[in-house]
Amino acid sequence: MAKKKEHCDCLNTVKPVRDALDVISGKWKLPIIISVGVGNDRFTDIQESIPGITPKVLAKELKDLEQHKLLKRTILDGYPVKILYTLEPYADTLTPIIYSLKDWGINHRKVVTKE
Amino acid sequence: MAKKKEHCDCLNTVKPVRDALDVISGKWKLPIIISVGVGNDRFTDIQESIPGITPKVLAKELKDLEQHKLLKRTILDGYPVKILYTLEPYADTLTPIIYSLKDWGINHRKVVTKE
DNA sequence: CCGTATCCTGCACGATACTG
DNA sequence: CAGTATCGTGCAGGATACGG
Repeated sequence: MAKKKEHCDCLNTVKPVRDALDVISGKWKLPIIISVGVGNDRFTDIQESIPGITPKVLAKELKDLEQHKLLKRTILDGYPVKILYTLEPYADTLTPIIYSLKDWGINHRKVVTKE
Repeated sequence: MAKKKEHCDCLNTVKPVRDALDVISGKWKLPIIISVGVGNDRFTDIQESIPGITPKVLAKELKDLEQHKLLKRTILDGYPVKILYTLEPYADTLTPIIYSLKDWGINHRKVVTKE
């Protein structure tokens, strides 16, 4: 009598994978990480470097990324006050994953387009 | 005069990464892949192994995964006709990525929970 | 057993305007 | 410059019922 397949480690895998995906999925997360990563450290610079993003969405995404410790928000006193956004070193731990996804995605496009 | 940072390879990275993420993100993709992977090969078995999924959603996700060549849908003639869902070998290419995401996700939870 | 057909809901994201 | 405030919308996913 066949036992029902429980794929018992499903939750143990799905939960952390979803945690990871939540950090990088969404329409704007990756463009923002890349933009800040190449040196755009001011709100307006980031916004202008990402065509189509609105300030409301950018502000929300920056808060998300800051909570996830990928991004640091620094207030520079002076006149006028400046806000700096910079990547945390921790953000580098995402790099190998991003590149794996990139490579897989490039290959996948070939797989699905050629019959 | 500071040149505007263009992060010129943004699209070259973002596009394939998004292609990859589209395949595995969403609420049900991963549970389905895992369920089929451990041997649930009938529609109803898959449905019962994933609490909360509705047949409409399952049918749609199975079609998606089939189009992405991760899944094969086999019609077994006989009486009654049976439908078998099995993972394509190609689906294995996702495994290292899934495990990278899992490991990163497990660690990330520690990072964000401890101050 | 393997789905489709309707109808519905929430939320990510958008447009536009405004502020300390 | 670095955001907030309002209002709006599309679409992934859900509830429920039915069909070959």
